Amino acid sequence: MKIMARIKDIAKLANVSPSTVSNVIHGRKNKLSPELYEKVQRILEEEHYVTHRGAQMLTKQGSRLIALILAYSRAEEESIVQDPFVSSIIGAVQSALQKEGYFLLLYANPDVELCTKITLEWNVEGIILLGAKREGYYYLRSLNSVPVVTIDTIFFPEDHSYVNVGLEDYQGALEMTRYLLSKGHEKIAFLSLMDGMDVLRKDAIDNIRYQGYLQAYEEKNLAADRSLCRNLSYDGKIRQKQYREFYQEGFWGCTALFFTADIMALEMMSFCMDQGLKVPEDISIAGYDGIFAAKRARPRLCTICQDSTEKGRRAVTELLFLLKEEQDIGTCKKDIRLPVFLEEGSSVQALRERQPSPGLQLHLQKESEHRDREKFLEEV
Amino acid sequence: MKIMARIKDIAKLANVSPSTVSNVIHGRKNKLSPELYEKVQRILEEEHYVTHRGAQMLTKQGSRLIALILAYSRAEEESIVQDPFVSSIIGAVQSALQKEGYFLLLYANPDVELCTKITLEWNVEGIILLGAKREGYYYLRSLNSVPVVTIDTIFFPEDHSYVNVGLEDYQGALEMTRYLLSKGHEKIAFLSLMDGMDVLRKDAIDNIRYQGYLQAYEEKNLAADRSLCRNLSYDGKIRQKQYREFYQEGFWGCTALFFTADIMALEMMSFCMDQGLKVPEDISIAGYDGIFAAKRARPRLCTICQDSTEKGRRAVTELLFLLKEEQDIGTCKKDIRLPVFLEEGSSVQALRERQPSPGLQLHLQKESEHRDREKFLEEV
DNA sequence: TTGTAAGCGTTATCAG
DNA sequence: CTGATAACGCTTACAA
Repeated sequence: MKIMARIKDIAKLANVSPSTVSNVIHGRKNKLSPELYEKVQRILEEEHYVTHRGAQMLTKQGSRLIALILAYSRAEEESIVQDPFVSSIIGAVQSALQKEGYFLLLYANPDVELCTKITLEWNVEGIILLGAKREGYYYLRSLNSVPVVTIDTIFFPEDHSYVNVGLEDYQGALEMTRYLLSKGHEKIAFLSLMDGMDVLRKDAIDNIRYQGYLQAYEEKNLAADRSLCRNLSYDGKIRQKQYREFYQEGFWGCTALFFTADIMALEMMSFCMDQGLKVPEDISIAGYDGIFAAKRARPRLCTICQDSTEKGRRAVTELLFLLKEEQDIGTCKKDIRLPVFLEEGSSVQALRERQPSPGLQLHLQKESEHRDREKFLEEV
Repeated sequence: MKIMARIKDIAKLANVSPSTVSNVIHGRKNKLSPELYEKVQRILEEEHYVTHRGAQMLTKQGSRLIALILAYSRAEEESIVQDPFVSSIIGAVQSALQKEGYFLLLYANPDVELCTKITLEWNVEGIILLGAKREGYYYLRSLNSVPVVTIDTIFFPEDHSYVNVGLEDYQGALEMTRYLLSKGHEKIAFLSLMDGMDVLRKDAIDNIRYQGYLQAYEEKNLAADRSLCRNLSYDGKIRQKQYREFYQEGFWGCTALFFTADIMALEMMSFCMDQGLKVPEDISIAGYDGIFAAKRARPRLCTICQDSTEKGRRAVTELLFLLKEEQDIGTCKKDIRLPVFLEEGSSVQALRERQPSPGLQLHLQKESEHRDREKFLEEV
């Protein structure tokens, strides 16, 4: 390691005391004569002086460090950061923090205890917590009292003292289902992405979306068929098998598929095309998220768009607010829901214009012969 | 801030001295009796003791911090992290570092001086530098002597003392061009993505790829038309205009388009489809990168696949090697080139099977009438 | 086997 | 306006 000039060295070079140098570093012009200030300033630059953040952390200055914690249950995988949302949030957070003179410590681990430990070790001044469950959030809060802003955590009505940034998930699913129903589809499959958990788990985002889906049926005085709902695996290979099975089951007789993530919708779309089916002639497909690939796909994917960059920006804004106002986070209860909007796409077609190909019709026959969906469900 | 138990506090609780506690923390069992060790260990856990990284940085222990610096010239934009490569590299780096007990400081800024300052302030033990030019690398090295591994930096033959992780860029472009030529295409446009810079800039990746493109022609004893080469803008909106112009120019009479990034290839593909053209019947399109959207698109994009996660992993491996071996980086010159492979896709078709649609033919006529490509080029 | 003390670099307080 | 000094928390060499 190259020898670095420290305050003491600068002080010697300038024939002043360390505290004078410190005053110059902090721009306290009123504390010394302009000439001296200039001189010290010059030497500081000449010597490429940089502050030692470790030493600074030891004083009351604080660390200027913000932790971005990815606590997804699948956070141990490298791929988590590649998720388009996660990465756009990282980008937005990094950029917003830098403007305010903060630094970003990135840590991904499903173990909240470990994450908490890291935030304590590094004396971070604030935390943005991504993909955690409410229990995880409360655990973190119980040990670390710095401001925390969560993204996409589901809280319960009885919860208090949290700041969460999320989406109008309910509204989005409601609108999409309304839209599909308005196009004449009545058998709409609801397909979510969750690690083996039940879609009905109360604190899962996809459950909120499912409620929106049900609500849309209710509004039309239709009975939603609750068996038209399924969780797909996070594992891409398993998912591929699941698409095939679902296809072989004739899509359970559904005319439209509503996926809670564009990734799945696109995968299914290309799977269908590979099987010789036509989208939307044979089957209508809708997604959720509005990722790049969805806009580029042809037929263009009909989806619910969210602005995930805005999520990151907003999280930082809220965190900085807590930091600056020194507001007691214990008294806040803020559930920010960013708007989403439906983007039409030719992957969805009105039912009356539908022209199923012979291939699909064969499958539909098969399905009515088999009726062995129970077996299929068991396999999962 | 909640009051945290420090070594001194633990020492008091256990009726031992601070150094004894420190010995326990560092697992130096031989330094004290097993009973005492157990006892201190227990109290440590009870009090949720965590080390203070700032204080530790002040000792010779080092910071355990690795900086991942994104020094792309467009790094001030939030979107940089969203780039599928960048984000998969971040993911891989984060995950690999964590396993080794290092922490990740993420910093994105086109200003290398600033980046250098950050690495010095935080006393990072190593640096992974992404998207920097060689000058930037050498500037960083001149001020910070910790190990640095670059990713995707282009060095010159006369350069020395660097460790760089890159791709077989030349080979990839060579193979793709060979492939397109083997399919009978002779007029192949080469379309790169660079911020207004000349594709011929010696230290640009796309220039390396361009050399591969030229080489493929040479191998076939064909004269490559050097005017069939163009840089597109990083700005998505401008790019959209450029696609339109290029289309209106009848693709300069090319039958195949080779883009140096899948993003562009996909954008062009959907643009064509929106104009009523058929891919590959009217025009063959090839990309570079092998991103998710490319695999999902139909027709599937023919592209050169790279494993960007492996890039990140490899960068960490190399960095850890430098760190552990305490090898003098001044003596290394390592240019690691990860393999790429061509993935066929139906977006490319043999020329003889080509069936241009009337729409395209009209455009081709237009083009031969106008011959005003110079004007077009000026506009850029 | 255990304890003491110096040192790391910065900042804030207080005295000159 | 300037300078000495203590404090932050940890590590390690050395003394007991």
